[in-house]
Amino acid sequence: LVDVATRLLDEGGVEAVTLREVGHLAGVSHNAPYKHFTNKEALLAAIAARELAAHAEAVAARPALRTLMHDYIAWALQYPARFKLVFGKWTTESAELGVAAHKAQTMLVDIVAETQAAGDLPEGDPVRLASLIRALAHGAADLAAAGHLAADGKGHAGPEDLVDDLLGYLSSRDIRRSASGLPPV
Amino acid sequence: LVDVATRLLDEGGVEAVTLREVGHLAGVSHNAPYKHFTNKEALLAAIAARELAAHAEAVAARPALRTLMHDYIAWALQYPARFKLVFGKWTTESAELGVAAHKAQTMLVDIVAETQAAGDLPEGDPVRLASLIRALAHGAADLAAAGHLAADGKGHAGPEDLVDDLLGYLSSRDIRRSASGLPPV
DNA sequence: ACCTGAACACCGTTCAAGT
DNA sequence: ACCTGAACACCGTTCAAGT
Repeated sequence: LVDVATRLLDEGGVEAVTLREVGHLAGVSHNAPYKHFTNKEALLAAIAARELAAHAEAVAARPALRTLMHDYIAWALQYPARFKLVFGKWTTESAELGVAAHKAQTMLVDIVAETQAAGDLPEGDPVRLASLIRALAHGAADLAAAGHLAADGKGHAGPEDLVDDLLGYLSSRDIRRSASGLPPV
Repeated sequence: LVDVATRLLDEGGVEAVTLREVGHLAGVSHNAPYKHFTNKEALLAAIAARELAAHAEAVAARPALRTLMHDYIAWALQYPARFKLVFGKWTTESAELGVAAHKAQTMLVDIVAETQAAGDLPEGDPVRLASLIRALAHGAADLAAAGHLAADGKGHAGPEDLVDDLLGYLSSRDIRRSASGLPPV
């Protein structure tokens, strides 16, 4: 089943999920999964689809933008293998994955637009601003998961801090006025 | 040699670089590499170390911050497998990799500090600001390489655009004054 | 010192059968 | 419809030898 594959993924990364071990832990033979999934990649895609659906559900709850990004980072650090699977390159062109990703992205844009309307983000194309925020959260989470963040030790800035820094810069009243074409106060 | 392994890496990703094929293309047996590298991972680490050294050299040339980030993204998109290798999780604790990464990071901080001094970035801890900019460039490049950027089609913002957006926000005169504690003009 | 061939344990995948 | 066992081609790695 997908459950045991997810467990193997969390425990030992993507290279630990082998069809033989999946079958063994599920109590079937090593090639029984082929009757349910055409491929090993199809099984991994099923994990990614389920995870992405949960992610879309979290976005649909319309949390605050900062909360959403923090939750995203916490999830990436707790389940780095799932994170890499969901937001890495998809080798299987699953329509299920595509629509789930599109839905999550659309709802994120809505949240960004609402935050703009509340005056906490500069004006401008919400799609583009959502991409900027998402790219930062993704990069900070990926670098942190790989251990490449703040190796200096002095800055000791975690990925959540970087998200807060960005949102802080973007929410300053001056930059909002500047971006809107109005003169700064 | 490392050259043929790099070629295999670029052509078919990390899963295409097999010691048997490396040996064959190098004209030796499939386990001759074990006399030069303890592991397959050690061979991959050698590729990463060479690539990271080139990266550090590019930073040492002290290009403009925007130029450096654009070059970084262009490199990530042209050689995505190298990018994943260098900035992914290191399974081999190579001291060579560690010092090269530390050097590159330190020099990036210097460039950021110079850009701050020139008045094109807000004041504050340059280490932290460098992390922010690097995280965004990394996330934008990684999402773009995976095909997860601007799937909407409307925003059509490439990773370079996101870097420009961030630097643009950060270089606005208002936010600089705001961050420095001075009143906006 | 450097290389080779055989061998081992492990994969994903396929296929001929079984119920 | 779903599962099994054997088999194939491919790995990384080890080892006893060779020069």
